[in-house]
Amino acid sequence: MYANVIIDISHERLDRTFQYEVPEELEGELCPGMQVYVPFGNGNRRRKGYVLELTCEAQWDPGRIKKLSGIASKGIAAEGTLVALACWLKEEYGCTMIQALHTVMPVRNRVGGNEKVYVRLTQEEQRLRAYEALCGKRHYTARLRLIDRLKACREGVEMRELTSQGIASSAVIRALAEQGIVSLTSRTAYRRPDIRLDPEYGKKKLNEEQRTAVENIWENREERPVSLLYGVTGSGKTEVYLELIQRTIALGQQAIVLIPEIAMTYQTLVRFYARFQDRVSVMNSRLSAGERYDQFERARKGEVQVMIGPRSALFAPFENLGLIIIDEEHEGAYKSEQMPRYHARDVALKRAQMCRAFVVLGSATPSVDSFWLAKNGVYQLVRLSHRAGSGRLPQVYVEDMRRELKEGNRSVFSRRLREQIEGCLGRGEQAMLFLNRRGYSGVLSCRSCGEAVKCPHCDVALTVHRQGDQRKLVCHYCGYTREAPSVCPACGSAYLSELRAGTQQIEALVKAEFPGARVLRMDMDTTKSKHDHEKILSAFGKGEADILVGTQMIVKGHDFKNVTLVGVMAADMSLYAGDYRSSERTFQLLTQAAGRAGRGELPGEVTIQTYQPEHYGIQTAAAQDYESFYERDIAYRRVMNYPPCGHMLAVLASCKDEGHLKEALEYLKKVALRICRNGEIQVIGPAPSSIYRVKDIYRRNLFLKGDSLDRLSAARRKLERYLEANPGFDSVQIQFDPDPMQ
DNA sequence: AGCACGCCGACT
DNA sequence: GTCGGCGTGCTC
Repeated sequence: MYANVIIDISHERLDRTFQYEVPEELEGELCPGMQVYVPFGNGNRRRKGYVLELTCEAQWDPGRIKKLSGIASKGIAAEGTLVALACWLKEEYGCTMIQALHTVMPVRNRVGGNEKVYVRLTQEEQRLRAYEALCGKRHYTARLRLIDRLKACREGVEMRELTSQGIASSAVIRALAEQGIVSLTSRTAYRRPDIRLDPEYGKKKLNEEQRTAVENIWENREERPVSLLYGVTGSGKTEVYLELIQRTIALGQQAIVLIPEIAMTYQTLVRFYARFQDRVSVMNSRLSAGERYDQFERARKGEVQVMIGPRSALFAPFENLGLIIIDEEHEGAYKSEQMPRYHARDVALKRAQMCRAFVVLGSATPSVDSFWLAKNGVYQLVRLSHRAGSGRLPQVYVEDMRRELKEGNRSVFSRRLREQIEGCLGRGEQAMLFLNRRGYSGVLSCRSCGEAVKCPHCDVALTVHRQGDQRKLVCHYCGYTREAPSVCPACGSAYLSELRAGTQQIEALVKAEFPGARVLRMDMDTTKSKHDHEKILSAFGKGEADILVGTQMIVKGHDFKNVTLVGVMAADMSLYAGDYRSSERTFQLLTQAAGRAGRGELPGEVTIQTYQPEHYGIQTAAAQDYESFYERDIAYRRVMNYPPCGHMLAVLASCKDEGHLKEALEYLKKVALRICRNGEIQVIGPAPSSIYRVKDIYRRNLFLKGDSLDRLSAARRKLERYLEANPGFDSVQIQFDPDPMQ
């Protein structure tokens, strides 16, 4: 009997299994997922490893296979589950085992991996010069190189940078550290937020609707392990979560709560702390790797019962996991953009299935995918349709910017919004102006009829690409290309232009139109360093400005009691993101933005400016009518066979050489067509990726579309095997994404 | 990662 | 000669 063991998780060169003979006395005891000790390397040093699988076949010269020395820790049930989960990730997303293991055990025993180690000079000038002279005499060239590099950067240089640039090997750095010439420090720890507990938070009583929701989910959790909790804004989903967690803990089980971003849900966190005190641990994305490891250790040892955090919290090593909650289930932050490109929702379902836990997905604007599954009976649909508190829904206006243009108003402000801003300023209240640019990358749209120039095959907006001074329109799915027309193909108007308004321009225009107003701007440019985000929001919260102009980051979280007006400058922009989820995102953003107005005692107003007031995404958002939105959007996806009605697999390719990339993908398309000969899978593209060049690396995609997920996965596996067997694709990096959100 | 091995300039 | 830094390659 042999065990395939992966050694620690420390270096890319060791990112594969090594085979060891299992001593007879351990044969009954050993199982996958356990931590073991093995002799490793020339010196047969004793190292820790994980058993991935047990087999009877030797995959290596049996004479050279060493004997496993023993079990390091019997481990806990969770470890086996997590390794099994890693195997599933590898199969499901087509990543390497090591990528999968890194994902499920993100912080295990790492010294120099993700945790950045900084090298810094410790000696002062004089002693350093003496040492340099010594090095010079003895021709210690690597040491001199290192000292030279560090002199240029007194705050320290990252270890990995030094080794990868060939300045000095890790052995040299260690030698200098031993002599006290340099010091090695890992990134400094971040303080845990000091949260004052308000006992009032823990004592809220459930209302009738919330109690029914809790009972429904709890009573049916065996037969219906996945519930979609669809609760309108302010309906008190958190109370339902708290109660379900309470019951889970009472059974001696543990719970994981996923939240999209810590900053966004600070208020929710406080309530969890208040209710569960030291039984809860929070994974902050800013925790250092070491601290994160500590949090996981606490879970492993059973010191905490509730783990709250972003998608990585999903892998908390709980032994007896009973419940996984995904709050704001529709948020894009749950999708990993690195290999494996998993969606936390899917992995949560898998983990829950493995340890017979139940799952609650919560949202006021569920993703179309989840709502579809709920409507089809795969998930249990649980509704909270009433606001728990006193807040009223704001009055929403949709302003037709085509009419404004026709009637002579060429400004970016509609007449209504201008009046509203003036009124708001006059009353000493605050306004937020929201410019919605997410995923937006240059689309030709008509200011007369509001239509964007679309792809005739995919029904998504075409994106403007510039080649020299020529403008071309390209579809990001199928690669369809056409000349930029000079008049609108839909109505013949010449008012065809690229929507190109940035937050700076809006800020300048606001200042010009309303000279008395104090304006704050929040976007990528003004939030470069860590605390800028909070600084701007808290300044606005304290009333240090009258108008906050910003991108989608201003619409998330944070209640501003004095904000009574929200203006959406050009709601169309996110409709034109050029992918099949753009309506969904627009609806979610508009609903959230509208929710910012009138959070306090004062009534709120929302004005949505658009060139397409008849678009269902805008109409339904203005009416705060999720279900109508869903019906329209699912109809579109059904016709186009987009997910969730059909399935889609993206083949993401990147390469430094644009020409080579193009050729390789054309060839790969032929390979894919051969693999998918049965006609049940469509091959679309290749097309440039929506961000088609990053740091001089070009990116193109191919899409496989089909009704059966199994067939798509089979096709993916065949493609993987083909790529492995044909090293000609070496210079092109290929990733797979079964859930392309873009 | 960490160890051995071999290369190469420097010093006894 | 041989000592020791430094780069390379391998680890079941």
